[in-house]
Amino acid sequence: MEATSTKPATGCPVARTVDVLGDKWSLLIIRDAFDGVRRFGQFQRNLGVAKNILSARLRTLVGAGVLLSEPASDGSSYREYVLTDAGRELFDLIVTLRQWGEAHAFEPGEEYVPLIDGVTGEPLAKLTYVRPDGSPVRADGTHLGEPRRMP
Amino acid sequence: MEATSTKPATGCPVARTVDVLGDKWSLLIIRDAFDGVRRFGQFQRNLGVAKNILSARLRTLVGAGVLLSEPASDGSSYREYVLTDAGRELFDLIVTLRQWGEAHAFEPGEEYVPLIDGVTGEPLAKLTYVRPDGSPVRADGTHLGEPRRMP
DNA sequence: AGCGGTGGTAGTAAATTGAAACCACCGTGA
DNA sequence: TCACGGTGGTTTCAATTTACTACCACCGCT
Repeated sequence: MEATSTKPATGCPVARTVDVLGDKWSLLIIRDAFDGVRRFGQFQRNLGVAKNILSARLRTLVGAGVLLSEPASDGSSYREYVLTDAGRELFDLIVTLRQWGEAHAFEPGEEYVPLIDGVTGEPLAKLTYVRPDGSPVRADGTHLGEPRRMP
Repeated sequence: MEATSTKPATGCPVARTVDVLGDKWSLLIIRDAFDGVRRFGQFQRNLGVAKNILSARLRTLVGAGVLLSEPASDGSSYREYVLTDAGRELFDLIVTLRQWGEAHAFEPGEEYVPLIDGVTGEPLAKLTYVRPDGSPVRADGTHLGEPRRMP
């Protein structure tokens, strides 16, 4: 998909992430993976995406370390795609997309599919981001810093 | 961009969000907007995107209620694009993209641009999502529910 | 051996993107 | 006042990507 030299190598973590999964299908694949989808055909029917595109996306996601292509699971010698540790850390991203959509992409009275919180049994409440000490973070309390080296 | 009838109207909030801003440029535009970018040319130079594409994306984002096209701000009778309330609520999304990128899209020792937490003066720590009562949420503690109506 | 389901690839048409040219308007300075 | 550079676009056209439709190989079953 790209040669090894064609990257300006952005330095902005947002851009890096967007480069890997900043497209419609990749995000929906991740969503489905969290919902338990593992098999090629399952993704394909579920998303209605062309098979070659799905094939390409899965390969990209595997290459990016988000998915892992495992040889089996239910006996049949077929392949299946499961989230890696890095992939499972995208849960926050999917939840964020979901919560914004719930708040801003529906009309009142419209039907939607909620995510149920296993603890309460109710649709997941509006979540907030907090620091390790429990204090919430607000947009206007942050700003870009000087470039640093990754530890 | 689309006729009013071409929508299967997904019901999945993730898909709804992805439909609006599930593409590279839209996400980077939002990121820049949070960094204080307001003007067309500023976005254009900053992102290196073609002007017609930028124009189209800005129009889509304005149409989706994420950005607002205001007539002025610094005196000059030029236009500028600012985040709406709905747009400002995408802060969590940008932060999530950023944090995943920081954790998984850099080699050790590589340079990156951190987001500074105004409270601590240090790079923003790894954030966690918590319920209104302060308890954290985990991926395997949730599952899809039956369709419901928006209140 | 035949048959249906799964997991793809190949070929081609349609849509999207990207680069460059063009253009109107604003503000400044001579 | 009127030329000139900067801003904020639109238009045009080529190149890339996506989507759709075959097609194919393999597996498991009868």
